[in-house]
Amino acid sequence: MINRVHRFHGYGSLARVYRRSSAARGSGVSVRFAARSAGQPARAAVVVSKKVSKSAVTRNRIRRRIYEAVRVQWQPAAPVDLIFTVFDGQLAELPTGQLHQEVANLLQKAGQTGIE
RNA sequence: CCAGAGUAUUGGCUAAUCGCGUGCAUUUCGGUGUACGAGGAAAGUCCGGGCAGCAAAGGGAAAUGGCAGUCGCUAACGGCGACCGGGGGCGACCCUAGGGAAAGUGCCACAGAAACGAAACUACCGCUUCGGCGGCAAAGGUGAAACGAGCGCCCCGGCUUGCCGGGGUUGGGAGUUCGGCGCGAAGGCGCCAACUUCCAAAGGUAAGAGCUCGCAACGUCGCGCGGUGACGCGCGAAGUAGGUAAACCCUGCCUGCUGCAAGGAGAUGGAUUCUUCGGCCCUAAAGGCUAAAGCAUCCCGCUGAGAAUUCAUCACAAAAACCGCUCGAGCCUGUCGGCAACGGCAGGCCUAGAUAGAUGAUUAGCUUCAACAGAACCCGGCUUACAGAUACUCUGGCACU
RNA sequence: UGGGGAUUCGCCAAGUGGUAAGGCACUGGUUUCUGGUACCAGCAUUCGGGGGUUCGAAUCCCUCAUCCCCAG
Repeated sequence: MINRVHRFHGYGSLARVYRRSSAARGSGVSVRFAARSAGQPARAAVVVSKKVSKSAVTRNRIRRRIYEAVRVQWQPAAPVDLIFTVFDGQLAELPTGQLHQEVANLLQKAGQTGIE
């Protein structure tokens, strides 16, 4: 889990990102990104719908693993909003190296630089 | 050892690093330190409560919905325990929506003569004007069901050789009797029983056997004994017969509606008034005991805390933030009572509380790479999912001693 | 979180205790030189799964699964 200041709070801010954002698509997960005004902290969210898996345990595992991959590899340079949307339940069992590579690719497409 | 029955426990662990949530402490307000951090089902939302709001003066009735052996347990329950009745298993044990069908109504297709209130298709016996009429109700046939059931006995079939399955043990006519009972004055007549014989019928390849015994069951009424009771054991009287209430219904008991997204509350600071609050005994009050938020020997008083009213500043937007929100019919250990469910007492413990929603990642080790699965107001149950491991008790069989 | 509904042949569906109607599609046949049309015939092993009540269950009861809808 990432730090509280880098999470979303409230419903309107998420809807705002959905309205005015660009998208990048990977295999299993895609990302929508939009710039924020200067001085605000960068934020990220992970969305796993019930269609991906009916089990709450599986959905939680996917969400936590992606949050962890983002936390390790993301060094936000400029204020930005990121929303990761999962559409493949296989991510719960994907090896950690592949999952991190996937997230790194998406961060790169969104114009973010990895920490390594 | 093999095959089973029941109950209970467990549900990956250890170390290191990075990271997250909450409480507490500290702070130079950036943070730092420390403690704790999903389940037995957190699930389904099927029942019962707490709590909250609305309604209702209080009480009762009806409707609606639910429940259904008895006694208990429980805050309560449709839950649990023990027992009773019924069914299954060689047994340990398991299953059981288990009130009422002699209150009423409905339904019981097809088949069948007939489906519940009496009747008679075939057959049998008698009579006959040969059209039929009367008697009998064993048997055949139809069907899930058409007056049953139990013990004994007989026959057939099967095998594991003493068990299982199927069927029978009957009806009618005539005759006989130092036989019994009833009617009649009597000759005699009627009924019953036994025997002989004829007809019919079942079963079986065929033959043989084809008989004997006691009555039981059920509801009603009246009793005796045992049990808190359901009920069990036994006796007597006069009697009786289909099923279905997870069909309507009847009887007894329970039942207001909505649900934490309930609901509450602007925040901070000041002023005025009131209260001085704990624990135990006690229905409560009074009173008593322990003893007392701080200062003060005591009173007055001051501070603190709580409630109400009021003033100022800020805010007036939101699915934001706050309260409700986790100490509770709580958990653990011991002991006592009880067959048990459970209850009493003593000691100890604090064990998630988020709000886009906290448990993840990496490395190393453990012979085994670990099932079902993620709290959202909280409890008691039920139901459903669950890899594997462990403990205890018991049953049947085999072998050995 | 709470509440409501549905599931019958490949598709649409009737049936509410007594042999699972019907239409489309499909298969075979007849008619035609061929195709279509028309006509005839066929097509439900288990009525979502499991258990129970009943002589008998798609229907009644319990339980599970899947799908859809509604409130905030």
